[in-house]
Amino acid sequence: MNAPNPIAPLALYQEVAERLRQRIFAHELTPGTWVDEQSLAEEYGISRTPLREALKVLAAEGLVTLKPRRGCYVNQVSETDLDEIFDVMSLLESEAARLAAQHANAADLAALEAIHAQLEAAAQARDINRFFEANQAFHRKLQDIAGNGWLTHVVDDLRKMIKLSRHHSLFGDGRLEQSLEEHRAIVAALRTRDAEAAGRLMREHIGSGRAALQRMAAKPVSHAAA
Amino acid sequence: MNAPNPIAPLALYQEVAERLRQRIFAHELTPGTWVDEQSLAEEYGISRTPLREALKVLAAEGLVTLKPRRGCYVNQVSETDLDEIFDVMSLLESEAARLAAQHANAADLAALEAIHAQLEAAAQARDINRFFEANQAFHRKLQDIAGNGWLTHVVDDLRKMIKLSRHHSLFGDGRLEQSLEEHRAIVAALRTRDAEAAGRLMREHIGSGRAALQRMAAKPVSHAAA
DNA sequence: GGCTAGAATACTGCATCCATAATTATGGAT
DNA sequence: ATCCATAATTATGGATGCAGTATTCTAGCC
Repeated sequence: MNAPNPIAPLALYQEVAERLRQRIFAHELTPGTWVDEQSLAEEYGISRTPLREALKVLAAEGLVTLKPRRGCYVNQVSETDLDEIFDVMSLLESEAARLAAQHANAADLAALEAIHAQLEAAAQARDINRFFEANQAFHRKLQDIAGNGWLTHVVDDLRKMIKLSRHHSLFGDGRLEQSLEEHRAIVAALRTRDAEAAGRLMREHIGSGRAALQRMAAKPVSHAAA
Repeated sequence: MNAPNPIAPLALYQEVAERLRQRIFAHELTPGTWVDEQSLAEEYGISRTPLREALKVLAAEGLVTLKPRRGCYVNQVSETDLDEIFDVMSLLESEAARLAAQHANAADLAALEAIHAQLEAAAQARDINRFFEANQAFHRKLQDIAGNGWLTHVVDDLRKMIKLSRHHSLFGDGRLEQSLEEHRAIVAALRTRDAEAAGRLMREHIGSGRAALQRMAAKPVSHAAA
């Protein structure tokens, strides 16, 4: 779906937008900070024009705020924002799980379980980054099986906002194991074609994800060290 | 929420984006057509720079497609797109209705009924445009009562896509009356604080909206005349 | 000594310009 | 007459330049 179109030369402003997104998600550009157009353009070796176009796009996506005549600032995501976003995510993802339970064929389930296996492996190796990636892949595949492209699109947009919040990098305490267990339960529900259970389990999964994030927010900031 | 910030001088590219949106929604720029940057810039009396920035934003919103080195084209929305979008809308709006039923206070209900009164008036006058506006206001107010800003945001985005499809201008046959009746039922459910009923009724309301649009799509194109 | 007013600086926003790629038109060959 | 190759035109994408405004630094005043 998000395969880089081979015949798409891909515009410069998109390239720049993607790089900025990554830097924002990596919190290299931290929320609240000012984005210096000149130095960034210089750093990328481009003029300000495509950079500014990229910033307009990011603003439309909600990642940054463009204050007229005052510059560009990386957005903050408040706890109430997260509450609202997770509520919507819960709704959408659980629906996706329901649909997936109805639509999944053998190949779909196999693919999903393959991803889940990667997830288990990453968890065992305690490789947070790989776990994070595989987790995204799992949910993306589930959306894919559900078959509603616009639902996927909306979920992706919301996920960006969650990635904006710091804390995302860390699944503290026993969150990894809990998450795995929840995924297993979801896959089991898909296997038995129990749409209702799949939806309910996904709702709970998203809910416990929110709870984990909340615990992180409560803690004093001690991220960084492994 | 969308109140034009009085201290926001509002950038030119935003102004342009808004005008283009209106022209797209009014189908003055019809789906599939090429957007000529030069003539548009000339028409607005501006340079291509802010215009191009606006187009980037519209592209991010999904209203147009930017084919690199090939120009900008107004997007088409297929029937399957509409199916998917309406499914998601149904999910979100019904949730909003549920939430609204729980959160609404007397003032909220009064405001909602005031809007509904405008809706009735517009219907009686058979003023399609005013009906359309009031209808939007009704749903927006309901979102407002629900209190989840991000849910509102997502719904707004999706509504743009629906507005992209032609047909929207028309509530054929007895659709106006049917829509009014459905709204009345929803308001009644809010009054009795019956969240489940509100959700169910909204789901049905969105569903019949989709059905009406489908009937339009089936008809040969005879829009335009009043 | 702190505060206010004014000047200098810096950055944003828009316009203009140029290079490159795509499209169209034209001419020749089969 | 049709098809293909090549040239001319046109539009997009990026760079640069310039005006206007916000910010900051400095100097004067209370």
